[in-house]
Amino acid sequence: MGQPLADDLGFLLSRASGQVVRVTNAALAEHGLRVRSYSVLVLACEAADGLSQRELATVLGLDPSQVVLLVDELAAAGLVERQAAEADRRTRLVVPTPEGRRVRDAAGLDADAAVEAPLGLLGDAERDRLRDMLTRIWTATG
Amino acid sequence: MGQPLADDLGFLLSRASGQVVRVTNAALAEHGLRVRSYSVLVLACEAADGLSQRELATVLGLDPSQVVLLVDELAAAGLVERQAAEADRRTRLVVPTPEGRRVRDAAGLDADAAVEAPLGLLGDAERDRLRDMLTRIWTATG
DNA sequence: GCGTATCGTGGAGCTTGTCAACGATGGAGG
DNA sequence: CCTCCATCGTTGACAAGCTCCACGATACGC
Repeated sequence: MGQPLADDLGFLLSRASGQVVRVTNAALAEHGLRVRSYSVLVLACEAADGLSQRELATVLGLDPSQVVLLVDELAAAGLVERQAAEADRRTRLVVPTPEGRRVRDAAGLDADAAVEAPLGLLGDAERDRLRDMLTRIWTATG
Repeated sequence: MGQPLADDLGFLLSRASGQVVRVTNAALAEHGLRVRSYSVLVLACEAADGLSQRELATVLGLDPSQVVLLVDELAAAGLVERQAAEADRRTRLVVPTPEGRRVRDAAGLDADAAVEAPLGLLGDAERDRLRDMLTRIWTATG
């Protein structure tokens, strides 16, 4: 960070991230979701056989205790359920309800539309490169 | 956000940003700073004639009330001072002390080194492109 | 002058991040 | 089989961050 702040990647990253999170939260509000809970819901819908909360935590980069609260919230809204895993009775698999899948799809459309405001100036090829770089940033530190 | 979460730019952005902020905060801790206060200090050092807190807020993408607390913190540590602006007595210019400049330089070195962990896999050209894209994301929504 | 807008500041309330514990379960080694 | 240790989910506590609203002081347009 020795250079002008406008050139600092860490600063630019968190500022842009905050911007995108803000507009996405606004778009998800009408579905009763926020980015955090939406991410959990999406991951649960992706995995055919459910995901343990530990896996959710590592993929999302969150503390496991946060995942507990998010799953509580989604479960209270009837969007996901906790199922006992057969192999390991410590883990509880998070699986979406049919309603959860519906909400996920509807919310996804609104979120996609909203995110075009900040990302509109980026072309498809640029988005691919951005995705690639952000993924590598994440995997670099594990 | 209609696709797999691993392809969602908003999600990737906030996850990568969180990662970078985490390691940077750890590096800045020994200087008594965090990314937020460090950003304010850097901006104050850049502007030759000082910056109003309102300007700081808009550049940083923060609420003005947050800037108050950050400047309070930096002023208590003797790193910046609030100076009355001659033209407009409502505004208070934030200017760094000599000590503030020293700390800024020292902290900058550590922050630069720390951020290499998550950003190490990115080449110089990639970083330029990343900077450009993140800046455009910010300016798109103003 | 007078109304309106802007700057800094303070406060309330909520969300996030971090960390340390705890019971329950699983697994490895003697 | 039994003991020791790791892991999973959960809870609680606390700090940090964000958002919104309101206020006094100052500036500016009319």
